[in-house]
Amino acid sequence: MATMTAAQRREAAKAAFDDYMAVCPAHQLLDVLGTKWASMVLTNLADGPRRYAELTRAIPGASAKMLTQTLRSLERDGFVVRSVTPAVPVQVEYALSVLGEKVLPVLTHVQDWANAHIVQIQAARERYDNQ
Amino acid sequence: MATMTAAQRREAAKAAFDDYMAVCPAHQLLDVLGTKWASMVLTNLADGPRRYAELTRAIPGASAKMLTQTLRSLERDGFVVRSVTPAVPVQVEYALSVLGEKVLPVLTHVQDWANAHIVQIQAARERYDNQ
DNA sequence: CCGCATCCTTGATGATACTG
DNA sequence: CAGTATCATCAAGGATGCGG
Repeated sequence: MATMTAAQRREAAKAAFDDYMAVCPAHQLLDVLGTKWASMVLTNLADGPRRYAELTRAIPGASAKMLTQTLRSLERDGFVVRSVTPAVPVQVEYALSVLGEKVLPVLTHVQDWANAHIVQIQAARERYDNQ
Repeated sequence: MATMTAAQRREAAKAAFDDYMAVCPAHQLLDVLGTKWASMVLTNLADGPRRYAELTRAIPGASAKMLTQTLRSLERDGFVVRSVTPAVPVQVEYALSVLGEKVLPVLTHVQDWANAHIVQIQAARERYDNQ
């Protein structure tokens, strides 16, 4: 409408933008991988399937709650497969799915770049902080 | 010490792990790129330098505060260069640094993968949610 | 035009205790 | 062993108003 106020126009633009953001694939992926523990879990599972307690030990920084939450999220997105073996007590194993294997190269690509340029980043930080 | 309790041992492990995490280059990078607006800003600057107000219009979803915060963070890490032109009123221009140009391929790599696999991810989500 | 300071709300994270 | 439930905390994000 031509009678929209500036504020209304801004709000409309923001709403449209939010819609776009919500479906932007890249952003969805970064949201998952950027999570505090997701990359850690994926990297761990890259070596092979792991049981819940093994992951707990491998990633001491994550609380049980966060580990579970991360695993659920990765499972939901189809990166990780959870399989339960009936026994006493039950055994639960987490493994990468095919999709999970496929996302690994993206992760290592990021890691390689980070390792190669972290020195420059830290130098930039010191320059910035020292004035 | 051999006299450590289990709780103490866990705490020590966690502290060591936190130290490791703090210096893990990949995680530092993901922390920045995983930020709500960082990738958006970088993608925008990929087309050329932009003034503050231009970025505000290009990214209506970000509040002024968040945009500034994001730009400061990117500037600190050396991805973005901020240049002020004395005038009335002052003009501020943001541009990618050499390092910023170099990180772009990583970003597009993520984007390409996300675009190629978003369908599978969404399918997995529906499967997971529908039971 | 650019952007800092302030206040406020909300979601993410974590510690702890408990269950099948 | 493999979680869930609850409560507490804290930082991120956002709205608003002011200053250079």
